[in-house]
Amino acid sequence: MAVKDSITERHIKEAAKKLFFKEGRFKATTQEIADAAGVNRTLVNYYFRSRDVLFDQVLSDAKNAMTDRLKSSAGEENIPFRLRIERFIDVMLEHSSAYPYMDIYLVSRMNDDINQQNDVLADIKKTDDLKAFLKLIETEMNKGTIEKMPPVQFLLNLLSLLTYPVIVQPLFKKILQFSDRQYQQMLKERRAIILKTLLK
Amino acid sequence: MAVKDSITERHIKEAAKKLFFKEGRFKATTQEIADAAGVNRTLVNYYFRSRDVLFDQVLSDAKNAMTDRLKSSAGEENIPFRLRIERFIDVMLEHSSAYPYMDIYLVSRMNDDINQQNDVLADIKKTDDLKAFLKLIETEMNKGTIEKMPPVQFLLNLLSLLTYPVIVQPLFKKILQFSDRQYQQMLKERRAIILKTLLK
DNA sequence: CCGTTGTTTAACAAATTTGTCAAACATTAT
DNA sequence: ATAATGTTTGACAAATTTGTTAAACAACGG
Repeated sequence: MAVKDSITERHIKEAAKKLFFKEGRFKATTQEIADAAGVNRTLVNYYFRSRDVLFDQVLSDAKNAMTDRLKSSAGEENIPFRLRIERFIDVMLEHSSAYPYMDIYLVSRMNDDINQQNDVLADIKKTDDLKAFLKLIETEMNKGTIEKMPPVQFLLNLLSLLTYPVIVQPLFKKILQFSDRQYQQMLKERRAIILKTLLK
Repeated sequence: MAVKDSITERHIKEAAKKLFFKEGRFKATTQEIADAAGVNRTLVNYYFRSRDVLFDQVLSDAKNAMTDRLKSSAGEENIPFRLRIERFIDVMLEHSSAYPYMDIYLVSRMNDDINQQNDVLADIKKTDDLKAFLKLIETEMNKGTIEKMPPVQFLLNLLSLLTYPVIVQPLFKKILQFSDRQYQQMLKERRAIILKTLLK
């Protein structure tokens, strides 16, 4: 039956992604993943042979999602810069509400593998889209639309403002004594805040 | 000899902190910690009785460092807002270069302990200093020095811009094809960038 | 020198997590 | 109905990580 992956195989992988990317449970065991998928643990071995194979597939998916996201910074040539940023923000916000811990998962994997023997990100690269985006940012700076700085700094500003508050949600909910609802509301309001902060 | 903790005890705890906070190796085993400390593994049990006790002490230290850092947002009443922010940024930058992964470690611990039975942050609270800082931010907004928004948003902006680029360093070094030196240089330049971004 | 105390070590035991295998089960085609 | 194929399960084995213990070692005061 060639490569037709079964339902349970997908269930297992989805469960792993949920635990890793959505719940930030980086130490989840195969047992916990199997439980989350509602299947017998040995099926993980049946479908993936080993824990590491599963984890590497999850990692691969994360890398693809990451490059896709960065690609989404591209778009039709002729739309205004502000609109373009808005769309990028929307893509990012949607993503980080679905998979808030994906970035950190990647970082965590890179850190775990001491001495970079495995080269977790071997096949990730600075896509042309990203380069184009940086170029575009530079153009806007020259136009005076946004503050002048190295384009990479603008990109990092953007990603920081988008991602960090989602990552530290459990921590800052406590520190600020916010309820779930309050924090979610606050995150929603950030779309406008980020625009105001970066594109005054 | 009461509570005079021995040198090796400190070595072990420092090694754990180094692995967790500095290297982001959240899955480090007691063996790896002992190795990093240059001591026999069973000494972890001798001094801390169990792995979890050590980890909880490390956690406790992280919580204290966190509240201390937030306290450092306070300061003499009569210095200009900009200077105050500058000092806060310097404190944060220094901290995050020493312990870049501390925030995430806290978040990670909170996520690991499913259903919040342990209440990892039981003893952390919104300090008066933090409240005062938020109030100060609001005052500045009314003065027109900074963009109007909920003060918490300004705080999150600040912390995001400071912390995220450090956290994702291994990831973005790859994506942007930066060398160590280049990335470090870029981080250094962020002090001015952040000020420019938040306090136009 | 001896005894006391605290530290370190290796060998072992226990616990946890992962992997294997054969048998049971289900589905479909013949 | 039965053979063939793929799926699921439980029992077991292996591997990894953590915890315990007794003995060796070191330092110090009497």
